[in-house]
Order: sequence, then C-alpha cells, then structure tokens
Amino acid sequence: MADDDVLPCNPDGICMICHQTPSPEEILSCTTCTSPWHVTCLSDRPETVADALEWGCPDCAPSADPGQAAGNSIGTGRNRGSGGLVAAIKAVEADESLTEREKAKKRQELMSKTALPPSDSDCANPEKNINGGNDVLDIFDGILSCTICMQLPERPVTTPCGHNFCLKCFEKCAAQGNRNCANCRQRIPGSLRINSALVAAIRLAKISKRSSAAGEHQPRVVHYIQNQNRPDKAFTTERAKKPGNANASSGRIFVTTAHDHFGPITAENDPERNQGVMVGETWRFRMECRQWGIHRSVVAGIFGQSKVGSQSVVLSGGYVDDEDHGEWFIYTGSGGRDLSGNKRTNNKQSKDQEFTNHNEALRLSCRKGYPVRVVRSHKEKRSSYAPSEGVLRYDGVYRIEKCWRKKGTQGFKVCRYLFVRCDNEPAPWTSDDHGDRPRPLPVIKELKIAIDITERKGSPSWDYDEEKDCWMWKKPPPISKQPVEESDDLEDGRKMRIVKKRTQNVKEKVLKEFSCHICQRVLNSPVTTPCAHNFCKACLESAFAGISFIKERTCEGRRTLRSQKNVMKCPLCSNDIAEFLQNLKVNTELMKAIEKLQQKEEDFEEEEEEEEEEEAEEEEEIDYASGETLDETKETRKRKKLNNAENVVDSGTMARKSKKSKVAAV
DNA sequence: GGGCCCGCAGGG
DNA sequence: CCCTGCGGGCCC
Repeated sequence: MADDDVLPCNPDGICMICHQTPSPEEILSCTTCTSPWHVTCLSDRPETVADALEWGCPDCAPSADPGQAAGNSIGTGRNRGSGGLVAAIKAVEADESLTEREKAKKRQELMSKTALPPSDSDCANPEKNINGGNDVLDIFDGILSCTICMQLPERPVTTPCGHNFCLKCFEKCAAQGNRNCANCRQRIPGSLRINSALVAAIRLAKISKRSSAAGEHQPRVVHYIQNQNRPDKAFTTERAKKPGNANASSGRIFVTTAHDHFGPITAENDPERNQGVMVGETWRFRMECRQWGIHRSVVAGIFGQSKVGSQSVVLSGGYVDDEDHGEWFIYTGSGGRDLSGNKRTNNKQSKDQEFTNHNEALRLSCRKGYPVRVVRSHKEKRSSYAPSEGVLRYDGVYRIEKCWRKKGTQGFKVCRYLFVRCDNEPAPWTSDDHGDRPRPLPVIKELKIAIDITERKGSPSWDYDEEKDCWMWKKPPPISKQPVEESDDLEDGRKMRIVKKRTQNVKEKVLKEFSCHICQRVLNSPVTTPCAHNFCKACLESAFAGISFIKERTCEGRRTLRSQKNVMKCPLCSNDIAEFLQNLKVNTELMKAIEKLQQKEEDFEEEEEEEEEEEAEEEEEIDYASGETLDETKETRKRKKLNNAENVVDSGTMARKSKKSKVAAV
C-alpha cells in the first residue's frame, strides 16, 4: 500500500515504518504540521540543511502524485486544495511576535477552518457546522477533538488504538476505503459503536458551560453508580420452571400509565421513583422494558392496536431490511413469515406483508402524527446506535412521517416506516444538551420504487411548539380504552423535589458512564474496547493476567490472535477482544476529559459548600429577625444579612461564619 | 452459533 | 379461544 511507504512517528516517538525509536538527530519535523518523521525511513529525503529546515511532510507538501499527496489514511482530506493553508501556516510559524503556544493555537484554528467535515444535509447538530459546538472546547483545553474535522467529536467512536472520531467522519472515510486511523495509521477492523463515556463527557461539559454562563448552580453530583432505581426482577411461574420451559414471566408493572398510553412516561405516572422513564434508561430483558411501561409486548417488535395506533416499537435486528441512522430510521413491518410448528419468529419470509394488525397500527400513528416510543436492543448488530451488549435502551419518542410497501431483500413485499425523532430529551448518542428540533426529512431513495405510500394529511397530534420551545400534544391524545389505576395526588412540596431529583438523575446517569465496569470506580487510564466498553487499563490487564493467546493464520495469510478456549472476551459482553488485549492503548483524550470534569466538579462542590453555609446562615438570621414578613424582597434580606454579619462579627459572638461573609465583613 | 421448544401477553 | 410475535434458555 502506498501509505505504508510514508509514515511518521507515532505519539510515543516510535517510527511506524521500522518500529524503532529514532534519536533526536534522526527526527525531521514538518514545518507545517510539526509531525515528527524518521529521516532514514523517508523515501524522499531533503538533500541540504536548508531543505531540511523548510521540509514539509508528504501529508502537507504538494506532491507530483495527487494520489500520494491526498494520503491514504483517514483524516488527510484537509490537505486537498490547501495551498493557501500551507502558506498561512508558514506565516504563523514565521511570526516572531507569537509564543509557541500561540502558534500552536493559531495552527489549530487554521486547520479547523479548512477542515472538510462530511457533508450532511440532515446533520443532527447544526451547531457544529457553525463552530458553536466547539464552545465547550475551552473546558477541555482542546484535548478532545476528532482528528478528521478538528471539531468536538459528534457521536464519538473510539478506535482500538485509542483515538476518537465522529461516527460520520469515520464512516465517510471508511466508505472511501480508508480504514487507517488518522492519528497513528493503525488499521481499524470492523465497525465501531458510540463510546458513551465520551458522549457523557461532552454533554456534561456543555451542561456545566451553560449553567455557569447563566450564573446558575448545578446540583450536587454523586460520582458512583446508585442502584436504588433498579427494578424488581420479573418472576418465574411454577409452570415456567418445568424442565424445558425456561421462560420468564412478567413481574409487576411499575408505572401507572394505561397500556395503550402514547408518548413519554412522566414523573406523575412513576410512583415508584417519581421521575418518569428517562431517555437512555436500559433494561436487561424485554420483560423489564414491559414492566416500565415502555414496550408492553414481550416478543413482538411492534406494540399497538389497528384501530387506535401504535404506541411503541423495538429495533432488535429481527428484520434485515431495517436501516438505522439514529435520529431517523426505516422500520420494517411484521408478518409475512411462516410460524407453523409453534414458532415465535422465523427469519425467512414466505409471503407479502399487508397493512393489517400491527402494521395498520403503525400506519394509523403515521396518519395522526402520534409519538411512538422507540427502544433499541443490543441484538441489532448492524447499527452503530444499538446499545451495549446485553441491554435494551429507551431512546425517546419518534414520529412516523411516511410509510409504504416495497419488495424486501427476501423477495416479498414488506411494509416500511420512516421514523424521525421528536423528543424533548437529547438522544443517548448525541452530545447535545437539548432535545430534538424539527428537522428536514431525509431523502429516501427507495420511495421511487415504493407502492401504497401513506403520508400524513393535516397537522400532527404531537408537534413542536416554537413559543414553548418543546414538543407537545397539539391535538388531544387518543382517549385510553383501558382503565387506569388512580395515581396518588402529589403535594406541592413533593413536586418540587421531583424536579430537583430529575436534574440530579440526569447528572448521575452521565457520570455513571465514567466508571470502570470492573472496579466500578472512576476510570483510571481508560481503554475502550472495539465493542465500546470502557475499563481501567490495569483492571483489564489483571482480569486477563496469565492467559496466553493462540496464534493462527487467516486464509489471507494475515496473522491473528485467538483467545485460548474463548476466554478473551469483553467482561461486559461476549465480544472476543484477544487482538485488542495484545496491545492495550489508553484513550488519553477521554482520560484528560474526565480529569478536567472532575476538577470542575470539585471546584463547584467547594463553591456549593460555601453557598450552602451562606444559605443556612441566612435562614438562621431570618429566624432571629423579628417582624420579618414572607414577602420581603431578596434585596432587603441580603442587606439585612450583611448588616447582621457585620454586627455579629463586631461583637465577636458568631460561631458559624461563611467565607463570603468574612470577606464582606473585612 | 444455530435450532428447538414453549411460556407469555395482547389483538381480534 | 385462536393466532401472532424483532424472546430467551438449553442442547447440540
């Protein structure tokens, strides 16, 4: 391969061609991008010292061979047609008024302005394209960025070599046949899943940024997982315990929504926890998902009634025609299969699907514009948006914008539904800190060959309210045909606590992503497996200490590693990570991001403690004050407080003093 | 990893 | 009461 002929040194200073560590005299730095190169391994070496001083690496210097100049690794797209960029960077380098740090910053600015992020008409994060997504970069001090587009990674994925990219940037380069990492040029095998720890890091930074900008204070944050919210397990009936009957049966339903309830499940229908079912919540089994009211069918992928509409669907890879793009996906209807012989499913289609039963329920939800709850299952192997191994995840509500029929991959007609996300909470894979905004519909090529196309006529029942800035029922939801248990009325005080708890839960959820799945502590030198699970490097190493590999050759002659007796599996899922374990790479960007966020949290906690003390003091003082009325303004209270503080400090009898009061007194 | 079996819940 | 179904454990 051409790119094998021209490789720089990796971040550890090792030449990626000869795998030696060159001495400083043997290293030549590119004047444009400053990347280090091993002189002896260069095919085209500078001849004079003057040449060496102005040397540009093969990635930056214009080359006679355009193929060579464009490079073959992910991320070199920025060099195309960038002659002006090189000149600009050289000008920065020559500017003696700038410090090295300033030069580096300017270089990065130039690079990110010239970067060519994948064109994406239905991009879920319009902020990113106007560079607004990089606002939080200063929290991370520029440590976290996609090497391809130089922006904060959107839907971040992590390579086995420990580098981070946007999913779309990675996919775009992979589609062009570039499967080498932009940072270290190692080959990236297979597809990658979203790294939820990175999503959490970016989202948390955004929350912090926004609340500090607004002068708000964040709720206190707990760093470790709290399991108090886990549901009871589904029980097993005597009948199901009989030999051969290994099937679980449903446990208690925890929510008070009717089983034909449409839309999200909110706090008032969750007497168990008073928080509602939140986007990103996961369950181990379909039974548990049912218990929380999200999807009531245990086997069927679609839940609904042909005369009412469909309330929810599960994406779990049961139908090969499904197509998942996160914020929108194309779902296949049910039926058309031979279930004789007491089968529950059958992956072979033997007849056309019709718009009846569940398929008709979905079509009705499409016509009315009802919100449909969506659950993704780990069983969907082809989607980057599927959750981690072993779980089902609630991803919020979507609307069915169109439906149609077409001939499926198995040769029979299938019903097809275009789902587009419309939830007030951000999707689990996005680093946005807000929910969806109305987005243009994606262009669906197969509509050209589709039949029985249904589009919604009239306005949707669930729609976006520009004034209120959220999705809501614009027309009343269908009246439930099922009796519902009356939920307890909540006192005002309790409602307040619910709101507070909900915010706190969001934070806890985000922070839980930073813990190692082995030691359950905050990730220390994190490594990200190809199946997108994060562990401390040391934890993973000790888990597999003393286990050896079996080396074997594939039919193409490439040497691969196979784990002994299949034991080199991800501790969280069944994925074979033998190859990955052989050369564990720390995800340094994630590590630094977590450190930064922890530091920020600590700073905040300190501040909050002061704040709390102050508040407590304020209350105390109000108690002492006689004749104070409830409608007294904050201003007067503050003034009074300051006066009191001064008086008390003067008399020297005050036991508890906040730092701020001290300052005020001095 | 694939096939088999069958409890379970809901629609009609 | 029968049919449907993007489950799930176990066996090979």
